[in-house]
Amino acid sequence: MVTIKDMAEMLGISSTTVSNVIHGKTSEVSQKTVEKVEKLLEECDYVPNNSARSLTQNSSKIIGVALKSRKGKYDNVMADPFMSVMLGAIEAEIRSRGYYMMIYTTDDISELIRNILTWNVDGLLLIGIVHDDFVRIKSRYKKPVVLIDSYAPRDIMNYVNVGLEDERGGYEMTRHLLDKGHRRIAFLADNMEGVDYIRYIGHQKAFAEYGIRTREKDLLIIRPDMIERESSMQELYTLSRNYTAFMCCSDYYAVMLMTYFRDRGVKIPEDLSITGFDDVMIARVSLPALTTVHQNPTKKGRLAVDYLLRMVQGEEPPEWDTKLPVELVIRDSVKAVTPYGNDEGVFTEE
Amino acid sequence: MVTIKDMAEMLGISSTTVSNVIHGKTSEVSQKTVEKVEKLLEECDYVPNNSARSLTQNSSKIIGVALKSRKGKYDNVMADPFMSVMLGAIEAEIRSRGYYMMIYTTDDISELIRNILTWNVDGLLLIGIVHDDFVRIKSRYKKPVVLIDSYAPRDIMNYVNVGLEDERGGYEMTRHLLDKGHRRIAFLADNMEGVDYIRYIGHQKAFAEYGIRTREKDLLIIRPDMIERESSMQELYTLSRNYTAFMCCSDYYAVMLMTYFRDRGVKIPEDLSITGFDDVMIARVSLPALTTVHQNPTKKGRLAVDYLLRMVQGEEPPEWDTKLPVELVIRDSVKAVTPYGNDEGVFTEE
DNA sequence: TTGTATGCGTTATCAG
DNA sequence: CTGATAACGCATACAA
Repeated sequence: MVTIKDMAEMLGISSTTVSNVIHGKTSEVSQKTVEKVEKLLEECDYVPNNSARSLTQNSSKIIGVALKSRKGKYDNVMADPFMSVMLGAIEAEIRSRGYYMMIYTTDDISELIRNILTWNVDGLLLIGIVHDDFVRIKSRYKKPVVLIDSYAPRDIMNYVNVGLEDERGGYEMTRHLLDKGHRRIAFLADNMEGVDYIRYIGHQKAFAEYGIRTREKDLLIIRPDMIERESSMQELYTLSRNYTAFMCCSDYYAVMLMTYFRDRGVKIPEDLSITGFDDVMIARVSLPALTTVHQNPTKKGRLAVDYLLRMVQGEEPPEWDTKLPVELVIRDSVKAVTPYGNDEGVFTEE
Repeated sequence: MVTIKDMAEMLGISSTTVSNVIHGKTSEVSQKTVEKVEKLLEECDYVPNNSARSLTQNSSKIIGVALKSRKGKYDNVMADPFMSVMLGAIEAEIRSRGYYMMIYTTDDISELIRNILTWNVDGLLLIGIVHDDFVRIKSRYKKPVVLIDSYAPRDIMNYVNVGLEDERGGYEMTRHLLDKGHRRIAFLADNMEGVDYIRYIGHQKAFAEYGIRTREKDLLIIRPDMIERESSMQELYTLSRNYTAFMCCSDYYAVMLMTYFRDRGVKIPEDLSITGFDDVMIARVSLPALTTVHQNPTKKGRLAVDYLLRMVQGEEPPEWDTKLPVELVIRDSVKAVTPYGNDEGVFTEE
């Protein structure tokens, strides 16, 4: 690897001059020298050493991208089709703006913090991180941070987030099911924090508009590993008899359930309606095609990077709380039913 | 950020001693000093500056992972379900072994080379790179490289590759179709290089065993963007009348075609059998579930990283040419048909 | 057992 | 317009 010093020696000039030419500070250098240096630069295929640059400039040009790895979901976090599309968009955007992407997936926040600090990362993108972890990170890392899909009380700590109209998504889907006559709807979520929780709020709101109270036991939490465990699926299968519709917080769950149920003779949507969320590829190719809530992961990723890089370059964040639009996509996994349940007093049994 | 020097000053000792303690060269330091330093290390949450380390040690602890971005496929390369699962495994393995992962997806090999060199990456993982590009990279980058899914003449340049029994995969699937009575089989590939080509070799071999010559026009190249273009799909649809089976080089293509055809009234597998390759999630959840060739992306990724890191640490590569096993997975997308075509002379028409 | 000095490649300051 | 020189944070050879 040829260095600036090497080249300076070759040309019999000082390294400062070479450096100046490299940085286009051509006003301070004579035309003749500029040409000489540029020619050599070409010949040597000079590539700067970024470690050295980072050291002097206290800026690494690295953007850290951290994913909380929820164990058990798919083979790994990246395998989530929604995540992988978004990550691809993030990578492309980071690279096209002249930065480098270092990616971490971990449960261990301390390790994450060490990694960020040790590379003196210029900016940080946090995906699916809970508020407590964010606070911990913020206490040690002082450069710009942008969150994707985080929810937290703004009064505790302000932050830049790129998210989704989750509440509206939950609302519209529920509304659709209610309009189609469904009353016994199970809400299937990963957990009761973050996006899933907000979608549930929307769910409740739609029910409220129909004058129905949602019941706690209709909220079914699916831990990711349950999908792979026969006994858990069996249990959901048994539960499904109490419902006319399963409303899932991701296409992935919806499709996995659909496949499992179908293999056991349940006809979708004749016997049970199922809906998804995200509108990734599997939603379109499954049979029946999934009624779901569309969002745009590419846009989400790009926007988050855009905000982050603006902040890295010293601008104010263009927006603190972005909520990208959702759109209800009606396909074939929901059947119209004659409303019942409410009239029979099912919802007031306790 | 507290530095070694800072801490040395606080303790009134030299930075060498602090450095020694950090690196566990405790034999050269008195017990008392060790304790003093370790205590301070804790208190200050000392994190080393990796740029500085890279500079002195000429080793960055970064592993570069490069994907050739074939434009138009999915939203981006990472969105390929096979790729994303493998990438997740790669990331986990790199991190768990104490290295950092920097990821690049690009078409531009020059840019890739610059990125690798500028960070002085310790090792490089190349995924789906053609031989010419590999040669170019090798000519500039002298540290260990491991390829995934590459094929090239070994006599030109030796290299470490982690691949798949592609030929056997192509062979077994074709054999299966032939056994089921299919004779008019279209082979759908992305391109005619790399893994797809080798799978085609296996395809031809199976045909040869049946005493049938494959015809060039049965080899349909699908450029990734065709999947999204109505006219191309229409064309494939028209072509499909000439065949009883479509054998695809990925589950993705298989499922996309299946969906398109189904929407136009073609019954799968009654009217047309379709097979995939990879056995990713969509193969299991589609309807009919896909008959496909299984491979293990997690293992592939992990193994490649393992080989690479051994080489980085100075060992000989454990193996030069690894071919992970494939397994035919028979599901519901292939129907048995009465063999015809060969007898009718279809294959000798020209 | 501890400290001093030097260099890694780059940029920045400042003097010529 | 050009060139010494110092500094970034760390590791190491060598001296004490």
